[in-house]
Amino acid sequence: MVGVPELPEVETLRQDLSKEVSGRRIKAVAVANGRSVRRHASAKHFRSRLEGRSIKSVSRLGKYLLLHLDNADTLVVHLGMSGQLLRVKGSKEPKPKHTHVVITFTQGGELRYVDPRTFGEMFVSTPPETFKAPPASAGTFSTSTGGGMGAGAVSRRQVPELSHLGFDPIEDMMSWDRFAVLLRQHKAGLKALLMDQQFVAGIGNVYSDEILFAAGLRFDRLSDSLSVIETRRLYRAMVETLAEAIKHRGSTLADEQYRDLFGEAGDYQGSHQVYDREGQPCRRCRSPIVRVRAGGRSTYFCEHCQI
DNA sequence: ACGCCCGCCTGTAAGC
DNA sequence: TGCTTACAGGCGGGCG
Repeated sequence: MVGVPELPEVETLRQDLSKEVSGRRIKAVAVANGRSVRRHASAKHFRSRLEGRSIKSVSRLGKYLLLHLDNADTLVVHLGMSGQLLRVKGSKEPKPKHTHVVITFTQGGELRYVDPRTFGEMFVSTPPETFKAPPASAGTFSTSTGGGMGAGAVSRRQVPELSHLGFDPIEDMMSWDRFAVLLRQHKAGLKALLMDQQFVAGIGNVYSDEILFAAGLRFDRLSDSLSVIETRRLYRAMVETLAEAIKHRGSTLADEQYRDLFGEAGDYQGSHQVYDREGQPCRRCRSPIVRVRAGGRSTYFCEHCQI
C-alpha cells in the first residue's frame, strides 16, 4: 500500500549517506527527468551547481535531506511519496526504472535518485547573505516555533526554501512547558497537527498514528484540551516512537517502496501497533483496530486504548 | 484568514 | 480473463 519515507526513514538515509558520500567530489550529474529538478530553470543549471563540488556533510530537517557542499550551497533532497536514494559502487549495475538523477563521484561509484511518482525533488539551495556572513556577536535568530538552537535551527537558516518548517522532533529538543504552549497556540486535531510540517517537521501518516497510540490519545482530540500528563505523554511518545523507528532503520511496508541507501528494507513495520492493522487485535487490549478516514487520509487507532 | 480539497503522478489491486 | 477504476499520499496552491 504505502511506503512513504518519513523522519525515521530519512534519518536512516542520512546516517548512511554521512558515511558513504562525505568528502566525495561530484564528477558528473545526469538528469533523465527534469521534473525531479523542477525548481531549477533547467537541468543544465542544476548540473552546473553541483559538478566539481564536494560534499562536506549530511544533515536532515524533517523529511528533507541536506547535503552540504564545499561552497556553502546545499543539495536538498526530498523523497516525496516514492523516492529512493541508492548508493551504487559501479555504474554497470542495471538502472531501475524511473532513475531520474545520477550523481557520479570522482573516486568511482554513484548516487542514484529513483522516484516513480515524481512527487519528490532535488534542488541546490544558496544560503542568504545574512547566513553567509554571520555576525560574530549575536545569535539573535529566531525560528517560527522556537526550538532552541539545534541542528534543525541551523539548517532552517541555511536553506531559505525550508524556512516554513516547524521544529525537528529529534534535533530540536524542548521542554514540556514549551511543547504545551505550542499545542495551545496551534489549536487543531492532534493527528492533523502532528502531520502539519509547519508545526513539527518529519511526521506523516504512518508515524502520526503510531505516536498517538503510544500516547493513548485519539486522532481527533483537540490540541488545547490536553492535561499536563497527556501533554508529557504525547511529547514522550513522539520522541520515543521516532527514536525507536530509527533504531530499526525505518518501516518498509507491503509495497516494499522504502529502501535504504543500499537497497535494504527497514525493520520497524513489525513493531507497528495500529498502522495498516485494521480489524486486527490491539496488541495491548485485543479489541480490533479501527480504520477511519480523517482529513482525507486513512487513520488507524484503538477505540479502547486511545481517548 | 484559515481549513479543506484538488492536482500532481504511477503502481497495485479490487471490481465488473 | 482483461480492462477500467479506485486508491495510496506529501505538498503546494486555490477556493470557499
